[in-house]
Amino acid sequence: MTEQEAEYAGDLFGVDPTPGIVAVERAGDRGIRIYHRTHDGVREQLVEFTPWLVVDAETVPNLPRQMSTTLLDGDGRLRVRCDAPNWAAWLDVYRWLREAGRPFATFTSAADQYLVDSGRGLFRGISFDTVVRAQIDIETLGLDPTVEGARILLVTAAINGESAIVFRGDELSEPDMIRALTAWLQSNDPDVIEGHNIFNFDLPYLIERARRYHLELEWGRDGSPVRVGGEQRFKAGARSIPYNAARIYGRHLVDTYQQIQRYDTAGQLSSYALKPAIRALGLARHDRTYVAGVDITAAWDHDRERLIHYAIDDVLDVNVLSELALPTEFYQTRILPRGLQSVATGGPGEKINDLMLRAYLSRGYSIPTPGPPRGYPGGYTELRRTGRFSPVVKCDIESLYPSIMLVDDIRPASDELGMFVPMLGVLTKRRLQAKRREQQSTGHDRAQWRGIQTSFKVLINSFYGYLGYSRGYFNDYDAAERVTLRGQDLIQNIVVQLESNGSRAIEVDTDGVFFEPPADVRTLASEEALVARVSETLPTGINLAHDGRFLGMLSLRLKNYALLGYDGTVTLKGSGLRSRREERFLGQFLHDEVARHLAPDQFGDPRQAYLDLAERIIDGRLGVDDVSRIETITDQTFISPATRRLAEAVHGERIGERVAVYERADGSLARASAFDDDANSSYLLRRLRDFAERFRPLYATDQEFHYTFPIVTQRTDLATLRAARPTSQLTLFDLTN
DNA sequence: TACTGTGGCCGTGGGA
DNA sequence: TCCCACGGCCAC
Repeated sequence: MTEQEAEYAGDLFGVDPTPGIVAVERAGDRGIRIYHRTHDGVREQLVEFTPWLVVDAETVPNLPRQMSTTLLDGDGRLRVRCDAPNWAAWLDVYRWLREAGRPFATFTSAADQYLVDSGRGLFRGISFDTVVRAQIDIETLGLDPTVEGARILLVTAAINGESAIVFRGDELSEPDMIRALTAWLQSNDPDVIEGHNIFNFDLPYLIERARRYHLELEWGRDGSPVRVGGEQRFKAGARSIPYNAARIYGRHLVDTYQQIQRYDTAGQLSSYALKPAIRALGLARHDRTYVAGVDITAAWDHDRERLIHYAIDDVLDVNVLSELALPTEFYQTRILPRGLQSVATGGPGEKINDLMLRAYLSRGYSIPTPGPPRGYPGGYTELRRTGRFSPVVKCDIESLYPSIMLVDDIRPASDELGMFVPMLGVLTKRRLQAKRREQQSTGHDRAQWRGIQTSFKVLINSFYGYLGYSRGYFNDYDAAERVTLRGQDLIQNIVVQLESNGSRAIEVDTDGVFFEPPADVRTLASEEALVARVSETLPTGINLAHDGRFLGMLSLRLKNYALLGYDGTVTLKGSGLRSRREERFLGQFLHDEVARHLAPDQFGDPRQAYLDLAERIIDGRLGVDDVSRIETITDQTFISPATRRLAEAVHGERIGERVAVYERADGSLARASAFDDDANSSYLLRRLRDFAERFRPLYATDQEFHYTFPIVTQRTDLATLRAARPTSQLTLFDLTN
């Protein structure tokens, strides 16, 4: 590392590498308590702390409380740092600033303020498996802790997936179970407490049951009870999902129900419930015990040992999900001035804000205010050809936007100190190092380097988006636009070169191109050579890579295509071909039709399969799992007219839940659980035909398409339709019109 | 002050 | 019947 890189690394990671800090909390009005994990347990340290805010010069004379002020360097609008005499004064000023609508910068958490000030961070020098994580799970009578007969049957817990323990409702009274859990937690002294849906179920249930015995969940490192916050939101990709926040002094709460949603960026999982998620990820233990939610009461009465095994399996599965999804957040926490719980629930824009604020304030520099939002162009997309292609190569520009920012030195205009691009550069370099270490190592080391590597990747990928983030202190829409327009130039130039080399470009999207290579390019090596020749023409620091080769491709619409791998696997891409919302029978239909069109000799006749499925609909032979679709409950569900029928079907459901519904013969929607063999066949036939429309680009003429996928209604004579000949005119098959 | 970005396809339902 | 706005989900 050069001297300059070391300097920027200090800005990026904070200047104080003190290892082993596992928690930081406010202590009284002017103090901070730091918990260090050492070889013989956790040690406490108390330090003095002055809460602060940064405001603009005009605001200072009007502040409602006396503060000591410092003028910061530079031209940022927020150039006066105010140090508060105590936390109460800070809170007064903070509330006043919000109320008055004045611009300011601070952190609502004293711990985060301390971490920014000190340059320290959590978990430095320790790895994920060093941290003590407790998994907990409860089995209860019913889901509502307030109703008659509600009670906790079992509490199970484990430490890092081991030493599982059970507190049984037939051996302990309910309050004693709660006391036993608290004692177990205090003696194991975990840094992290984990559960699946712990925020919205286990904690509220436990708190309510405890309240009935005048107990509190005294789980804090200082013995304080779990504090319930208001409704907060966790960020998972583009979605922001509300939950009942809670905090524990000196520890971090992690909900694997949330973490697995953040982990599932590709949207592969159809359910985020514990058992389906574990199964879909291929992580189920073969000897795992299952008890359905509705059977828990019966199992408690008649098969208690089995229920206990099931409950233990549940906490072990919580650990499995945590080991999968949490390391990325854990290793980000080393870098960022905030705690694990906040890293694991917060959005990426705020994390880059953290980095920039810490870098500027540690140098005594002023902070700019966000520029007003405006739209700007994004990636270049073009559907150049539709139809069936073979063979197909995909190439893409590696890390397009980060590379452009590094190569062209594109940074916010307000970044006077020039920190943005060097921080991105250090992260990029460190990520490559970590990737190499990951490849060179095995076991726990490998898992650690993977965690580090992916945590860097998450931050790297956030830098571009930050430029267009409306609440980013250093946002810059002009800079964001320069990045995307440069990307458009680069990819369009690559298409020109590919075509001039005899390739036929099929689809272009932002940083990648699918193309048919020329006839003399048929091996991986020759494809790579072709891509490498194009790559050589690009600016230094911009690399084009071979990113996949396929036996076949169906190009249907922009961002909607299917791929046939050389190993025979079929992949569907795009909202029209794979969506969590589509009915299962339609998903199956799409998949099968794609296979039939990609390899017609292997998979049979599309027309016959279509008519078979239509017949099953007419005969009512599709089950509830086939005809129901998954709808996500959002803020809009109960507001928007476009989701009125859904709102009626799922009245009272929580935001963020996913509910299986189907359309009834009367046109209303109903929950799949209320299925009564009354699915709307006309609707299903129409849906089937709509889905067949996706394949229209594969047919040269309307006649051919209509012959393959004729319109079918409940009154259609399928026998006649099946017997019809392909040479006939379209109108002959439109028997119902 | 606990909201990374744009581009695009498709279904719904209201209104012309 | 067509057009349009909007919401959800997806590709990148």
